Amino acid sequence: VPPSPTPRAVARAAQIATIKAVAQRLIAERGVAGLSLREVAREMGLVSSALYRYYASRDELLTALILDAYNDLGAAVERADARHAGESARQRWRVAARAIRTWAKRHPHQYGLLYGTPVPDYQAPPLTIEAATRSTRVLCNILSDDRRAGGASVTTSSGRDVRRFLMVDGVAAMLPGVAEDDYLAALMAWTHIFGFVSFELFGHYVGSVRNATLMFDEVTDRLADLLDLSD
Amino acid sequence: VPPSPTPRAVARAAQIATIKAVAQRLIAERGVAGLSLREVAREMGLVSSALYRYYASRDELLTALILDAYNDLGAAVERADARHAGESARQRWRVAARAIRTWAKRHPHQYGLLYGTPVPDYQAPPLTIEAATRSTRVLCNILSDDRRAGGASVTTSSGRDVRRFLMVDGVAAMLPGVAEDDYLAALMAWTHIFGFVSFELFGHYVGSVRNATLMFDEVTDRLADLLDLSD
DNA sequence: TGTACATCAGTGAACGCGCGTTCACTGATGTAC
DNA sequence: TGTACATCAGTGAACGCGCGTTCACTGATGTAC
Repeated sequence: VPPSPTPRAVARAAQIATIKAVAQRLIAERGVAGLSLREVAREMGLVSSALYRYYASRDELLTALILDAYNDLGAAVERADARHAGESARQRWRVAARAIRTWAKRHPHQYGLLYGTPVPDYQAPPLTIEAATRSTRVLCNILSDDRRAGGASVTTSSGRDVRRFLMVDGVAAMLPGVAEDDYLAALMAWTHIFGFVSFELFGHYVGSVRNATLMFDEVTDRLADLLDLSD
Repeated sequence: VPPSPTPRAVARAAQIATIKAVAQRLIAERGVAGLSLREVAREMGLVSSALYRYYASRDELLTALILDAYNDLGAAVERADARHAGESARQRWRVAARAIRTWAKRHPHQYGLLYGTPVPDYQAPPLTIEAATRSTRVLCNILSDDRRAGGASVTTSSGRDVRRFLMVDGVAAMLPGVAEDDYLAALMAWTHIFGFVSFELFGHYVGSVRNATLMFDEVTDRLADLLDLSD
């Protein structure tokens, strides 16, 4: 028998959810610097000190928000990929990349929280670091699955030793079945996707890009070429 | 005869320089949010209201800092490229890319100011926008020069119409002599360089990259391939 | 070269505001016997 | 099922702080005649 949660526990969970929702809205409206515990409390009709029942400090709340954002993004990408399970690697790649960009455009300030300027003096706890890899892991799986299915075709083996600059052990764990020679291309592909999204969101394509959605698809395809994903 | 600057004008210029230097240091130490006029004044031994002789508001000072940062970066890249004038396009490309990364690593907080999360409600004045293109213009010139010298080799003409998603007129002005088919590769190359630097600076390569300097050179070379730069 | 007036840098006090965090407290909810 | 005690959510006041910006002012520097 699962112990039915006490009313107090239910209320507590609801309060935490509300706190985070209000905090996220504040960040969306005024940026990270605009997040204040007093304001959150005010909007909830509480006295500011009441929030300390839930978070020991502003930083702790911020950490929770960052963690949630990473997980939210990760879940969105996972869901998108799951919807296209069994399709070609190229198709899955397109879909996953789009999911990242779509989430970012829907939650621009949360995206900024994750991939923009780091908050000064803020140190991400290990739990956050793990959540951070969730979206990337989907991209890794797509490449991995394709290599294992397609007979591990090696792309441009430049003959250069990737071990000089990559932590191959860590990368290998994320990319089983992928040849070491492809690690660089993989990292470049992830970098490019997030680089594109950041450039778009932060306004650096103003004046040169007319339709970012179309361009993103085009870019995504070229990255798929680079990764030699099968069609 | 150039009108010799009055002592007052000299003093004024010096004060402005000091204000900016102190402000930059504060940003470097505590992030943008940590920039306060009162603190700047305090460090200069002035009363806070004195600063209003120089900047009408905190925002105006911030704008000046952003403008300076863009120009500082642009000048650094231009100087680096000038030092290698006449060398191969590939070599110039490597040098320019390195100059961008080096500047970013030397001035991480200023880089964040330019390419990180945008300051909420901050609107860049036109002068800033122009300064912002300075570093990119160097990259553009390298490609342009190479195409004009080498007989305009077209890379992968994918047959797709770049006009659907790019503002070709604007891009063309920056890339004389470059075929429209190459515009996408060019934009991808700029994006990648800044994407890499942001990822590195903002901590997203922790755990996968061992030596970012070596990797950056490798990445830069692959981008040069993509652009078909001559050796 | 000397005087009269305008400009400008910097002062000091004040306005009005918001913030994170602590602490002793009340009253309701939960738990153990 | 009822009572006694412990836990917990929320209160209200306070501490100590910093911020951007305005305003009337003094005294030095610059300019015009």
